[in-house]
Amino acid sequence: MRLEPFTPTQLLLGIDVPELPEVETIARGLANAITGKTIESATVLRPVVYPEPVRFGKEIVGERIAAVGRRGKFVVLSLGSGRRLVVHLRMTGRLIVQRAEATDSEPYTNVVLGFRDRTRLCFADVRRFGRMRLVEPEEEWASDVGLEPLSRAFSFERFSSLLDGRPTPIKVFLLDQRRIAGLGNIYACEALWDARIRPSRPAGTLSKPARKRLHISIQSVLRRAIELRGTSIDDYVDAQGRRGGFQNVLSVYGRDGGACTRCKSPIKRTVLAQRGTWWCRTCQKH
DNA sequence: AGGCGTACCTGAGGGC
DNA sequence: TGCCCTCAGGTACGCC
Repeated sequence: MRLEPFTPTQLLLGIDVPELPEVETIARGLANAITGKTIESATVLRPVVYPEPVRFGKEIVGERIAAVGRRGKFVVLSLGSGRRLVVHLRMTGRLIVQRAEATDSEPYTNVVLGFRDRTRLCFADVRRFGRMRLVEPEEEWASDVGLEPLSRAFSFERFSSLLDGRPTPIKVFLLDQRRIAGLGNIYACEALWDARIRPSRPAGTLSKPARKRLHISIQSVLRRAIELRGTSIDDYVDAQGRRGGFQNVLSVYGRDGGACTRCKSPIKRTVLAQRGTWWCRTCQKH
């Protein structure tokens, strides 16, 4: 994926194929850029919102952005009324803050929220998979979203019990957002390499030491990726003009044929659950 | 219930 | 040059 260069008047907060570290980076950037602002206008250009566009617009105008956070791969904008605007970027979604005088609007824009101070938030998405949903204060929108892997709730015991009895390949398990929320293809592959575990290994058959390593690896890979502000496969920069940095330290993802940094064997690409899977056959034996 | 296959969507890149 | 074709990815949905 490659996108048009953007003007200096735009603050780019989107990164390709957002997983937990990218969504966290986007949410932090948004928190800085729009917390406290009041929505003055809403333009829905594509029907990727809930409720339907007309009602969505009516409901959201006048709301103030009280806070911006993340849950799994969802960006969560908490609004003054207690409602929340929940955004999933899926594959190519981007949340971009622009100044109103920016002449070029973001390409592939779905929704524009205009603020009283004449800045605006654009929700753009080339592939139109992303969704934006207004959630009522009492509404339980995240009941299907699994454990936050960087929270205290993600204890070894909880993690291990989720694996028990599961015949599904461990990599497929890691991608299941109902169990653990936030891992996508990149960080699932990276965590398994770090823990020296074969991606096709049935989840429930992992030994206790392997489970311990994976529990640590999931957290350390995600923490490091957040520190590096995510993975930019293409030439993106963030709100401060900086690229994500994790693409420079990938161990396996997308490195088909490259040398394993641990054992020098070639990295292999296979397919699991219709997903590209990169791993080292020599050192991922557990 | 859980696991699997497919649809969704579009640009990039390869083959001829 | 340009036209096909395939691929990539996360999630929802229908099916067994």
